[in-house]
Amino acid sequence: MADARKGAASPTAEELDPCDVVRSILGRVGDKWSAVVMDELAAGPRRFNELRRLVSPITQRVLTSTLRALEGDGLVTRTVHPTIPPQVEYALTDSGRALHAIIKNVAAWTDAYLGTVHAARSARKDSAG
Amino acid sequence: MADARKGAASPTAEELDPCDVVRSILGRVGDKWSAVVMDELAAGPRRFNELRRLVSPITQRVLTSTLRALEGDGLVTRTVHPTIPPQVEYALTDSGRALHAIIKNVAAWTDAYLGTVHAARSARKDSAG
DNA sequence: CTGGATCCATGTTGATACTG
DNA sequence: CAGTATCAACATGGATCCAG
Repeated sequence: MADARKGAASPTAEELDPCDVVRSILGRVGDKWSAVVMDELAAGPRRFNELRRLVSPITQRVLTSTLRALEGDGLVTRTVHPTIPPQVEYALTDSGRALHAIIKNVAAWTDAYLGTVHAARSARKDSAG
Repeated sequence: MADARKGAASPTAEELDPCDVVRSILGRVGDKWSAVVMDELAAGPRRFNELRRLVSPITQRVLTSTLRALEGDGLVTRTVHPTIPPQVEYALTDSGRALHAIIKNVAAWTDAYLGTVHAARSARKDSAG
């Protein structure tokens, strides 16, 4: 990870470099909704509109693209039940669960350093204003 | 973290809700350069242009704002030595080091699931193209 | 119910030039 | 050396309407 900037070395794959993958994963969980979606999914499989209600004021367009991105990285599975009306279930994969555990570590970190962060942000405002 | 959408409850602080802080931290480490900057800083304090060379094709404008953001969250310290020419040293704080450790966990996750991720991405391309 | 398509507001990143 | 200022390009997220 210490050398993410050297770019792609080989043209046969888009991301052979694990560093790039690390960055893309960080970017994924760092986006606005992925983490909370995964957190809801961690409690069990959910259907589309169920998730939509659960993760708040997310729009369906964004929920769709978030889910697609998660699915595209193998973090989430999408199962279509050919019923009327259609029913689609999303669930975390093993890798998704493992990544979710790491996200929980960030939550724990935040819990531990909440005071530090707030102090730093207050100091920032202090010196700025 | 399961209820990040309920918004701010009190007006006296911008982020009393730990969930919001978790999201902001995820957003910070999920941005394009913060993680690699922290990774370089993990090896020891660095000066501005030193970092600039180290983290590759980052522009100084972006390096500056990245560092400012990190400093604003108390993850990094900025020490100015009033010499000629000016010398500024950046270093990880305790919280920064702890967060960096978590980032390393993501790197470990990537190492463990690299095959899964690539398979998922290939399948994605496969069905898309 | 699930989700595609379009249009739009905004934030983030990057290139470049200039300053103490 | 270590930034700041400005402008342009691009990505992200959101609102709304439409369809299987």
